Amino acid sequence: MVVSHNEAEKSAEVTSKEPHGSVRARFAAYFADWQRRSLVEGWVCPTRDLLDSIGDTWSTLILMSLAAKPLRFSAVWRAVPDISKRMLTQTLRSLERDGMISRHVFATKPPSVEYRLTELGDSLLESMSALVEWTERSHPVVLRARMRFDALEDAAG
Amino acid sequence: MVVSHNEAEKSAEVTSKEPHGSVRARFAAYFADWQRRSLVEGWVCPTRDLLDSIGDTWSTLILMSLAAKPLRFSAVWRAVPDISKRMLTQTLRSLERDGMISRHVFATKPPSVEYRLTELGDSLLESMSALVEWTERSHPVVLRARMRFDALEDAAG
DNA sequence: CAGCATCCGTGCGGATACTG
DNA sequence: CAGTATCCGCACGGATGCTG
Repeated sequence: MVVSHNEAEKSAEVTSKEPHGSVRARFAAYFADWQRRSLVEGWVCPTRDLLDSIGDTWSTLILMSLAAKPLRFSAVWRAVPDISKRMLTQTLRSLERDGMISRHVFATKPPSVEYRLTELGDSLLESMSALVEWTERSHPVVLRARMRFDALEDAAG
Repeated sequence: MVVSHNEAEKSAEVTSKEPHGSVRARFAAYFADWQRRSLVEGWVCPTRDLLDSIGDTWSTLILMSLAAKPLRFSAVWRAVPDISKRMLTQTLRSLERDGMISRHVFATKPPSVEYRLTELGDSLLESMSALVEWTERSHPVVLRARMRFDALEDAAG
């Protein structure tokens, strides 16, 4: 936290220099667009909708487990530590419903079911890679930021 | 859902051709790495940790609202539709703690507080842009997939 | 093997009222 | 203006037991 005794107006000048423009400008435009679209009745934000769906605890982990090759139910279960069978079933269904994975039933005895990434699921992983790399790079930075924040908070009482 | 009456083994051949390799291969490697690291006691997955933090209902929206320029508390409130003051305060605190935004208090009467994106927050938006563009592109595809899935489910009973 | 059904605890986030 | 404090519903997800 930064405390200043200058007037609030001071900050306007600082910000007008547009830090390193293009990315912020693009997101600013996107957000303005988002604000307009959100006024339309019945409008569903694509980002919200899809991230609500794949942003749960297990979806991306399951998608990644299928990146190398298709796996059967029990193989996915072994691949993803600590997931319950209930959540595995549920998440696989949700991913299939969204078209991220396909489900192939083989009429063997006992039955075996194979799940594989679709083109859509593959394109999602592709689009996530930049973000995943960012989290790997930034995690130490965030951990330090948290420690500093918590320390200052304790000091303040 | 695809039903086959071939043997399960048939699929192994199909998959060995590695669809369009590099992205899947990279994620397969990343996932294998993730599996190994998850065995270490006390290990925290960076992606899980950071996405848990910024993957909530409001964080990314707030970050985007600050992309154009710093805003004061009430301005953020107006910019983000339907957020409660409670969640705004809470989310701003969380983002500040993680170092995504900085908080600047101006000693005016009544007090005014300004929030602005940090370099880290900016880099997050940057890394998210590919994913956001993907959601915009893919939303129609997913909606169609869902309709087909639900239709087949209804037909099956 | 690949699920489904049921019960249940926890935490996210909304609503409301109050303060320096 | 910029928060805090309290109450509370509800959905996410864990645990367990059962089936074709």
